[in-house]
Amino acid sequence: MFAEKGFANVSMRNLAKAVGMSVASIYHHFPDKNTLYLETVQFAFKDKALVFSEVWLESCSLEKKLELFVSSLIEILNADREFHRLIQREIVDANPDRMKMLAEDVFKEQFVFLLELMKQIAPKKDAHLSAISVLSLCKYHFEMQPLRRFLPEWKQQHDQPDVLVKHVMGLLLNRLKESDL
Amino acid sequence: MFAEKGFANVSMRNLAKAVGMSVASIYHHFPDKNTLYLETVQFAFKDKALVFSEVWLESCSLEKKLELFVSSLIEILNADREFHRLIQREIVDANPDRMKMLAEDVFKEQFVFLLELMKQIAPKKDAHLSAISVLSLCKYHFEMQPLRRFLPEWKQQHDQPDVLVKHVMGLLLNRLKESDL
DNA sequence: GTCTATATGGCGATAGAC
DNA sequence: GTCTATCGCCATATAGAC
Repeated sequence: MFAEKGFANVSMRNLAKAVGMSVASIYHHFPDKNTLYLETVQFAFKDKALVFSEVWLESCSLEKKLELFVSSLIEILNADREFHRLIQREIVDANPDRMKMLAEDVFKEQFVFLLELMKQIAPKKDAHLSAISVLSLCKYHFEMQPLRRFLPEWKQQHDQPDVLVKHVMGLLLNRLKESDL
Repeated sequence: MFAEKGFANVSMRNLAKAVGMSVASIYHHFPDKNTLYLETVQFAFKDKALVFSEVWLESCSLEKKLELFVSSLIEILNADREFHRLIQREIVDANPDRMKMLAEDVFKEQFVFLLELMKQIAPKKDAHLSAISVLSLCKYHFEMQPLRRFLPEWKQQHDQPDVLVKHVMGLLLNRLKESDL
């Protein structure tokens, strides 16, 4: 509900109705609405990191490892849109304390692995910028989906994970003018 | 105020105070809060499109034209963060009617030019996906800024428009492993 | 731990005087 | 066009019985 409507648009009454309890009962378990929200966000983030751990352990070429990362990320974003939207809302709100918590407790570990991979694949480029660019190519297509639908030449297949993976990898590994898809 | 706090977190009382009028006076000019917001968004979008018109008229190489577009976009995003945040909020909220209005009344014209350019530069790739990817590479660095600050190897210079332009163009025109920056 | 009832206050919007 | 005053509602949060 927070992912879909945003913090301000979900009332304690809405939540109480959804879980079949009274408002007062919820307040028995959480001191206030803000704490309830933060614990919700942390809970939703917890299990996502696990998926990537396998990727980094694979023994394969650097390019193949990048493709595994890209496809895992796109798969997660595609499978759990609400999770994606929750992150989006957090980033738009940009509360510094919560950003720090997110960066250090949730994303840091995976980001370090990606940084290391980018240093090996593209040693001449700035690793931080490269890593962010890889993330952007995966994430932005989903983010823009509600708007893209109304833009020219949109096709439904653009939202298929495998099509997107091929497109992103083509961009990263070839010159723009050479790669197909 | 809408860009910073979001629609729900700006009250008519806040607005009235900010413009030095009473709430009732505002209601003399706008029928309701929602209409006031929509007119605000449209007003903020109006003058941005002009910047790009010049880019498409330039007579230069395709690559140079792409670079002009990329640098213009990054310049706009960098110069007017509130504008960027307003778009972000609109996309997260994803109200279908407003998305349609945004896509068709505000972004369509520029997007068609970008599509045409991508078809010429990368005829073998899907133009829609390519265009979205170009936008993503520009926009996402700004979008992630509040989070990136707390991620490893972040440097202040990553937020400089010229550094970002070079990075994005390097990625687009070269293979990842070959390009520097 | 759960409930009903309620305190307290901000919200969008309006009435009606000037 | 602007104001003060106010309506009616819904919000977060609490009191206190069971």
